[in-house]
Amino acid sequence: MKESEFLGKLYSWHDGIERYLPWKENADGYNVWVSEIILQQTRVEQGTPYYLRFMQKWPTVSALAAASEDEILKMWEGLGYYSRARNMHAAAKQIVAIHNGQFPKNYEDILALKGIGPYTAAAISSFAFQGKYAVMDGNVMRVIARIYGIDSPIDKPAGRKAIQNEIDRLIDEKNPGRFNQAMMDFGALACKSANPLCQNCNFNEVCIAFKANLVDQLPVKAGKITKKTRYFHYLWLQRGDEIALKRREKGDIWEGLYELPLIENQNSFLQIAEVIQFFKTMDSSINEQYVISDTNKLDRHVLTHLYLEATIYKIEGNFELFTNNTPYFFVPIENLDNFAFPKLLLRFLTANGHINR
DNA sequence: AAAGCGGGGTA
DNA sequence: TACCCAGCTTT
Repeated sequence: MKESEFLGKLYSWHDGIERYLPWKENADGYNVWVSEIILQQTRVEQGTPYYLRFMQKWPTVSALAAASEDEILKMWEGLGYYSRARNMHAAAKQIVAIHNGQFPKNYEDILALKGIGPYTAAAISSFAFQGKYAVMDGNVMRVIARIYGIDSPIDKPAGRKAIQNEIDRLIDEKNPGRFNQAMMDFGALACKSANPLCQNCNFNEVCIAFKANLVDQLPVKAGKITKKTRYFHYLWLQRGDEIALKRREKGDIWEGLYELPLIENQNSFLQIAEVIQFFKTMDSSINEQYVISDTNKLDRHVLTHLYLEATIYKIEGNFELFTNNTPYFFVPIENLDNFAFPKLLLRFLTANGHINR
């Protein structure tokens, strides 16, 4: 299929659809950047409210760079893949330091920013600066794999290269932004992963997958994820109207978010002896006057590569042992809303009235 | 090249 | 359940 034929079919479809995307109203570098980071592995419907709140709070790169990481993570709370927020913060500082606070226009400069890979660099370059770079996201890979019958796995370099070769040939050099937007809209709204709209599709006479009845078998993915189960036992340590918190460290899920004191083991249930042992690591003089007064088993939480089974154990007492030389600190329950929590804990806190939301 | 990293929607 | 979503970074 010639480029002109492809573009004709694509645009004649795209001209008929309307999709309101707030970041298109004023598609400058900062605008598009924030939206693209938020939308990485995230549906437009899920990310849009976050985008609006982000732009409201931090309208410029400089404002974002001046924010604290805690503030940014709080704004990101519930959206997942929190490294995106940390990397965006780092990139904002890069832009202030290297580019004088002005979002870079050059593709290589954009690609050099933290958290920006080939997709995001192409998206920002084309949408904000008319750069001639074709985007390759999940939508585009699906569209091209089907129309051109590419069965090389798209989660491997060879498959990616095959897709890239096609879109590099097809891209509309007169309007790369329009081309990229139309490709993604087409994948999201017509050439969908499940139940694609093949009957009325402009491409159905040339689409190899459709003609060979292979639409539901393309694209091919090789990778398979095996999920393990982890068991989290959270201690609701209450001292008067305060509870203990800690910040999650680097090297595990939810880096930079806050949580309750945590005991992790291989069991669904926690023995009292394990709690006592945990306390003794904080202060060997601790006696055994503290008892679990209540337990609350949470719903199984699902992440990309693991299942999480969590239980909250409520323990009240005068926990002075946690005041010195530990990662834990006490905060008034009424101030919990100031901290960013994983969704797992956010649900618990909200359901029990500790956070008003 | 493969693994790690969230959470929600859908069939 | 399993798969997918405007992917990137680290190992």
